[in-house]
Amino acid sequence: MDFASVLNKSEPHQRTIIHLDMDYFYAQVEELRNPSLRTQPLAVQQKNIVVTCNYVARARGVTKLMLVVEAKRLCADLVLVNGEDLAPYRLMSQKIFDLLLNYTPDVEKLGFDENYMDVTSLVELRQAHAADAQFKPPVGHIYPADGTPLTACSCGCAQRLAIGTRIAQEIRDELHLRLGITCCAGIAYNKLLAKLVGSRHKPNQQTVLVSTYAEQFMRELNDLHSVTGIGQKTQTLLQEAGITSVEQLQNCDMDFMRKKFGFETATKLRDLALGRDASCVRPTGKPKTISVEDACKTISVHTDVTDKFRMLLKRLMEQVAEDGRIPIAIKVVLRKFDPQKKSSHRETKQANILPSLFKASVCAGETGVCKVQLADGALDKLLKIIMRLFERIVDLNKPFNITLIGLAFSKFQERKVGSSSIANFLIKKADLEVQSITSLTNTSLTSPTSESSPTAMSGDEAAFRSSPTTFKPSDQFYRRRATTASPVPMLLDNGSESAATNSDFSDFSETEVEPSPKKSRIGRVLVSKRSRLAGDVADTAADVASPSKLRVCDLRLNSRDSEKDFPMSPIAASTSGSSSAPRFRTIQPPNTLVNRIDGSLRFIPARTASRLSSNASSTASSPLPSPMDDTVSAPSTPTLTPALQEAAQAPSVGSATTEAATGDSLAHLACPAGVDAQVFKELPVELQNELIASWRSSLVVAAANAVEQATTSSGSSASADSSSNSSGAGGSSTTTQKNTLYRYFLRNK
DNA sequence: GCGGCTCAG
DNA sequence: AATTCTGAGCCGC
Repeated sequence: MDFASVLNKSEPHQRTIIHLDMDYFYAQVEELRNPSLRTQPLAVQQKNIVVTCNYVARARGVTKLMLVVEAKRLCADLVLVNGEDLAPYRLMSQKIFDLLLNYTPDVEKLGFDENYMDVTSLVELRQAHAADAQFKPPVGHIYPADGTPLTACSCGCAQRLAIGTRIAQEIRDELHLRLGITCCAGIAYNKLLAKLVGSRHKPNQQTVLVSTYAEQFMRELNDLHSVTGIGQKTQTLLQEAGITSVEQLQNCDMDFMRKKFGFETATKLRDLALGRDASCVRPTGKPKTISVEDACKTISVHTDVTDKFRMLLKRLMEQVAEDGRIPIAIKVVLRKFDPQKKSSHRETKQANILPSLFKASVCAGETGVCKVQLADGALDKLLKIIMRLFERIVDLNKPFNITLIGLAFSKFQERKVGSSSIANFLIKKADLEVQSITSLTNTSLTSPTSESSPTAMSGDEAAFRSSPTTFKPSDQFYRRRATTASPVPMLLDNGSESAATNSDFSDFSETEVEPSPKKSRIGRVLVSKRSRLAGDVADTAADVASPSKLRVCDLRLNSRDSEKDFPMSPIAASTSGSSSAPRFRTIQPPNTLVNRIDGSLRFIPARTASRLSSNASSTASSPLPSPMDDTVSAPSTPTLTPALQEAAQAPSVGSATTEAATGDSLAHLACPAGVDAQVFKELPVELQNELIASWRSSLVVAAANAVEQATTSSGSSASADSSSNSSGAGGSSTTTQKNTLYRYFLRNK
């Protein structure tokens, strides 16, 4: 049989993937922080290069990764903002991610400014339940641009993609309304194509791919490097093999390719060229590593190095504090410059560290909010470890040229008390009723002292780590290690031969590791201390074991873990009552996906010719009082209309398609009906999102009822009215009963 | 596991 | 010749 023809079968078009790419992200965030920058040529600078710039600057010839001096020469009035501190960008990235999670748990981050979403199940729900959604035309640009309709492919993907474009538009509108962020979207049946097609029209536009045009679309790419997955090195290798274009790679001699690259790589490369990509959207969880680095002019003095590390460690700890987990490995990263070869390369060394270097402290006034900090005296201990690692890379007796220094934490251990849990918020602000409603058996808050107790712990860490066998399995740290770590490193503990290659404890044996006899004694002390945590651990286990409970802690796992532990289909995971949704970062009502239908359901009664449709404003303005402010990030109701007008972009494809879909669905985003606008405004943005989602699900039923009655009140005072009378508050009793969150924020009357 | 390399933005 | 500051995955040892 013809094996090749099997391989050549092209992918089915069953999935609907959206790729979102924030426009000139760092510069856009800077514009939000300081709106007066929007009209000026703006570049974000790291060291002496421009890492990104806005479109005003691009019009003057400034590009990414251009030297600052050159950019200045091209554009004398270029405004430069230092972007070496990534904190504002990371924060905005997180807000975006959280907002996207309201649509589906299947969101994968790619860097700070891009996300993939698998909206297949959302689409299917709209197909099944939103009768009107099925015949709506797509929004935005279409590839190819010659008027070919999505129905050029007859496999059934056309309707799915059309719905996908409408979801993408809703998402982009909401991003703009709630965060002031503009972005591009690509919609296609796989990740590769969604990403690439989205970049056809920039900025602040979206494009969908007609499925049967995948190969042609790929051929139009400028070079191999623009295929995601083919990097600089691979492009060069292919070039050496005489392959310089996507078309050549599509038609390459596979026997030749397999000889040159091996079977796996060869097929993968050609598949990419053909636009084939079976990879799934893998929900992004907590990071596996947290790192900081600083490029620097050649450092050659020991004290300089120590100072640098001290600064880096401080920055690193800020992020670890936020993260809430405890790292048990640290890595030193250096970039060495070789004057002979006049090139640089990176070297790294890592070592395991003791959990007891960290403590969790409760922030004053913030009940239940825990932050991880360095334990007393741990700073110097860590710095010693770091310097030892450093000296394993650099011989201090010889001259050295270090052009970059970095630190990374990894091997994180989950802590129990989530720092940004919605439950904590509710427990703090609301009454006990909420707790009972949401079935919060929640994690009895661990006293910080019982966990860290710096005084008694000091000096004991080494023993704790060196003799695992003396600990009970109930110890939360060892439970982790037992399953995740090989026992071998433990045994190597004091092994001298391991010093060169194996990190672990040998690195700080002098300061930390006690001689063997002493270990067991200290071990016993620790056992007694830690046994107090046993109840806690049991609680957690019980929580996890009970799938029907609403999990409100940070349960979003590393993507691998979640794949393994919860191999549910997306739709099952999201709709089943037992969702308990470990993949959701925050509470998702059981009918989360359904509630998203409301966007289309509600189009039924409130449809009027929108004044937005003809409005073509291209200048983005921040609709929010201060999108960068952590505490206040929603607009108050009355300010909406101008924001919406700006939210509605001017698509070059028929204005009829943009229409009110964006407008009237968004009019409600400002503040759910019946909720005090002031109160709402004060809520954290995450909670606002929750509330809106919750509120929307009440609208689904309301809208469904409206359909049944088949009576549409004349669309008189369109959106503002429909929100207040939509009975989200009291009218539709069934929904409000079931929706946990929303009703607790309704005004008391 | 660790460290180097490649990929991504 | 990469230039920044990240984060992930693969590969050989």
